[in-house]
Amino acid sequence: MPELPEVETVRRSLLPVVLGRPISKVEVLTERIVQNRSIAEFQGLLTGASFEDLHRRGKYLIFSVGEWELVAHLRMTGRLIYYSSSTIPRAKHTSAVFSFHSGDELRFEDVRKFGTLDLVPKGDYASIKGLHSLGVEPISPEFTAELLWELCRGRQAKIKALLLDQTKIAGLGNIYADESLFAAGIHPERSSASLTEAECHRLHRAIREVLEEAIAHQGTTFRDYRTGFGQEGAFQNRLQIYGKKGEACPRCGVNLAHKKVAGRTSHFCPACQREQP
DNA sequence: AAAACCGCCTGTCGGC
DNA sequence: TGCCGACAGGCGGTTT
Repeated sequence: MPELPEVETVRRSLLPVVLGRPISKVEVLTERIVQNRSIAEFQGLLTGASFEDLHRRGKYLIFSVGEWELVAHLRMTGRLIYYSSSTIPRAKHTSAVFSFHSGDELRFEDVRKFGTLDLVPKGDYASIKGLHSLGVEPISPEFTAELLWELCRGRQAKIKALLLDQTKIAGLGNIYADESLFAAGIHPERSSASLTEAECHRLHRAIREVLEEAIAHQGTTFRDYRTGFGQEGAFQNRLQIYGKKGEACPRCGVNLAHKKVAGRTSHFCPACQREQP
């Protein structure tokens, strides 16, 4: 599923092909994708305009369009893919299509239709609760080991739940939360408050290293995720534990375990990640 | 305040 | 073979 590395990969792949191109037509095939605005208004404000820049915040993609911003979230199965020609057949679950004058297109495809598009005045995220309340960017200088320590202090929530809480740290999902906890040797059910300062330092470093390496390999394609060019990522080949229940731990050889933690299937090594340290 | 649960959707998979 | 429930997991909303 698209988490920070996947969304960042989509951003980087789309940057060279969608900026500064006048939009000739906006089609919305799945109406529920457009939030807080009528389809007609959405189309009217974007038609004739151009995307001037493309940013990412957490798992959100933010296209600059004049005095407006188009905010996209892929949720579970969304894809934003650039097609060099409108004659390329559309995928079955195409939700929206932005056509450029030159005949190429940016398409939002989404099997499960959870993805969203918001058009808001630049910087006005009050209507997008998730974006408005987003926590620190984990690959920014503001995310320090000390900040992670502060986030954990006094919180009884399981560390896995805290890592998935977008209002604390922006962009981690199930895959990278599990991979980071494994890299740091921390059990997902440990209470956040029980982490030592040294463990927070290890976890901080693990989060940054896992995310950076995943970005370097264009993200993880399990099923649905594709880059902005429709290609699969490669980080699935470098995952240490995610989706590997019953296989041997790459570090110690013990069979990997899995169980529901904070409502999500969680993978961990019962030997390398002790519940009681 | 925080955690647990549900709804939103569709495709896939395992069991019978 | 086909049917059926469980499951996948991000997020908003509601309940506990």
